[in-house]
Amino acid sequence: MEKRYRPDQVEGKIYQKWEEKGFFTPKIDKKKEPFCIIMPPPNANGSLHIGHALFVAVEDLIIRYQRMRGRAVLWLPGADHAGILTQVVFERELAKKGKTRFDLGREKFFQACFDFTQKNKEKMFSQLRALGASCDWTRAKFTLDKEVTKIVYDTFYHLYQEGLVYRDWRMVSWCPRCATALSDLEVVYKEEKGKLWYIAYPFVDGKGEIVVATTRPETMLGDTAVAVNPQDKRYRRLVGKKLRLPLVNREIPLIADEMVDPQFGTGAVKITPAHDPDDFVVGKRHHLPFIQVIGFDGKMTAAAGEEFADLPVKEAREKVVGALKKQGFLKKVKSYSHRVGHCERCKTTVEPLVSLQWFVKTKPLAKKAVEVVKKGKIKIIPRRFEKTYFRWLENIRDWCISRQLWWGHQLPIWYCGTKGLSELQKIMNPEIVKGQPEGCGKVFVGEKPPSRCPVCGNTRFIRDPDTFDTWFSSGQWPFSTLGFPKGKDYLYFYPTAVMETGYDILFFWVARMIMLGLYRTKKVPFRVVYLHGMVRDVFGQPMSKSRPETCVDPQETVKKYGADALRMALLYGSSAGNDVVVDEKKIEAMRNFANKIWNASRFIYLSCEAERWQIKEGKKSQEDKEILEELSATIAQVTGDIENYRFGQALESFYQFFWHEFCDVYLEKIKNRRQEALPVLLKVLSVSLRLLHPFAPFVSEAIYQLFVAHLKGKFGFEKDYLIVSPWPKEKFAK
RNA sequence: GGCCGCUUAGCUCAGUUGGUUAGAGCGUCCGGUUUACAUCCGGAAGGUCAGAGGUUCGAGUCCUCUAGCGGCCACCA
Repeated sequence: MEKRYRPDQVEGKIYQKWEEKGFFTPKIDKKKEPFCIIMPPPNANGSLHIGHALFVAVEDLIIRYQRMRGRAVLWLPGADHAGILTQVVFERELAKKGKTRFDLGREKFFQACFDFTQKNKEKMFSQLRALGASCDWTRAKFTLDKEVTKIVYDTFYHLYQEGLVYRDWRMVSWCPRCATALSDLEVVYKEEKGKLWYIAYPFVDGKGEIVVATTRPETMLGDTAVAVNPQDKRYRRLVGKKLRLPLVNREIPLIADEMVDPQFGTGAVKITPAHDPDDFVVGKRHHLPFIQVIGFDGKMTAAAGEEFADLPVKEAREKVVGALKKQGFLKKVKSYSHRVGHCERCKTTVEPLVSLQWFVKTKPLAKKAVEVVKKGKIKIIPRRFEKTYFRWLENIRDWCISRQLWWGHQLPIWYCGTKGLSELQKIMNPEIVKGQPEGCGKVFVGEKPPSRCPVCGNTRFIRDPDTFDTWFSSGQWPFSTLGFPKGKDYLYFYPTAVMETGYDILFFWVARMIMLGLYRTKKVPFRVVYLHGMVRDVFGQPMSKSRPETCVDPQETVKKYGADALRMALLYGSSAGNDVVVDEKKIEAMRNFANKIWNASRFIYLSCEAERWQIKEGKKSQEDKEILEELSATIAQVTGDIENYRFGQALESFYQFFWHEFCDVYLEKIKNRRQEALPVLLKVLSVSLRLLHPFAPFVSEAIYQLFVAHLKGKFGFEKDYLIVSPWPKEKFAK
């Protein structure tokens, strides 16, 4: 045995052995209890960072523990195509070469993204191996795999048949850079310093004016009314009169609507139904015209008037303000701070725009998702997140699932002729419209269109060019990976045991998995949700692939300190739902711990060698009995902590026992009678290695291999490999 | 505006159902290398557990309030 533990010299070999022996691949065995974790598929838009190492540390710990407990354990790995994110990242790469996706065209772009993600996937999988993840590679999945896609399409079909998805003109958040609609969750709001402009709208009859306040003066070009609160005494008698819209000279009515807060601004609100979510509702309620003055490209449209058409929104704003000022309509300007929405992935300011999109009717799905948690069929750890979960689901709005992206699952929807496409879709996808008949526009859902339209007899169908929100497919991950509805894995492993992921995607992912899982399988997708915290760097910033410069590469760390050290550093002194700070000093400390274990083992090993491995049971001394008592207590402690998801505590207990009680005290005491103490030393060691294995799989297995070669079948070295050895029983020492 | 969390040794953080002198890692100080490990060992200093009040035989742990920090959610123009 070397004087120092050298992780780089053993980790690769051990991992290979484990994999070759098939320890990661469970056999479906009716006599065994199944235990399954579906790995949160990392986004294949880059490589893994230290943040991912945390999920590996936690999930692999649970998995290895359950495997040792004798369950049929499946940890299913995968990767996510990550629709919009990958498209944004890949388009950035293209931009560096001065290209856009349109230069490639849809097919080539998709292929290039596919190649890009496959490359990333392989890199990520090798990183997972380096971290020691004992997942079943024979079952690895990608979100765009054929069999996964089929299930995603089937789910959409069922939702459609039951009226739980619909297509409608709605106001959605639109990212002008990505040129796609977004869901509410994909918009991040940032406080921005802006201004509140007070603009006078004169009455048509020349008798006075009404002043409105707005943060977005450029949208006034699309105003079709001014609204006041019906109770507002200042304006009550004026309701119904006509106003003349400055710059545009359009006559617009003064209407009364409850939505107006008389306390804010002047108590009078300009109504732009096409460009503000509230105004959209008011516009519908009062049957106002919708005038779109901002286009999907983020520039003013022809409807904004010759003077403003084609100007980017910001420039249009300045020009409108300038014109208003010049003509005397601008009454006041106040500085004003408010929240502005940005695209989660590319940070561009989003524009609320009306467009034709597909939505999931979420209320009925959410209701059931709330129920299963309330009834305890799914437990969220830590508990406090249940409240957050309920709040979100109880206020949920319909989910826009269509994206005008090229990278992702194309919608399994066919329209009879070109009539089914929106104008926007036609403009964005001229090649699919060219030479096609108009048809009747009837909608068909399925992987293939019918041969003939039953309504109009047309035989030419156009596939909806849009793709699914990436979360629509990952929301089905727990059953789409297992081969729902008839796959053997599905029948055996579903519902899965634990969903381990970060609290940041509780809504994005966990809630959607519960909704879609319940909808499709009529069962909960998992029984426990364990939420880990964010891994932050020394500056307190969370690790994120969108900021690769601040991310620590786990492989570098593994090379330097060993996978075990990194994993233990992430677990030690951490707890569910709380953030973890990556500290190289802590990794170093855990590297030292691994080395400590190695050297204590080395001491025992050398003692055994001195006896030529002929170890005889002897009489136990007082200190022998004490250390065995302490070992016993440690087994209870570690087991209890793992069962209750207190992994940091479990590791601390073990650390305390092994280093301080076993090494510092016991080992020193028996140095003058080590031959006699060998049976106890070996028992403590074999149990300790098993307790340690879920936390530090490599060093524990490496040591185990050294001993089992000589002591097979004795002192707890029963199995050929530690990874499949039984978890120690608490009563062991008694 | 609503909700949630945090505030424990110089630093980074644990502390399950309330129970004896409050813990770890790192750092600091003193001492120690022939004999598993200097990636080590022995010893020490260092905390009125943010503040105030309350419940209790007993509170870092439960309740109320206050302050600072952080996060999430929300259509106030």
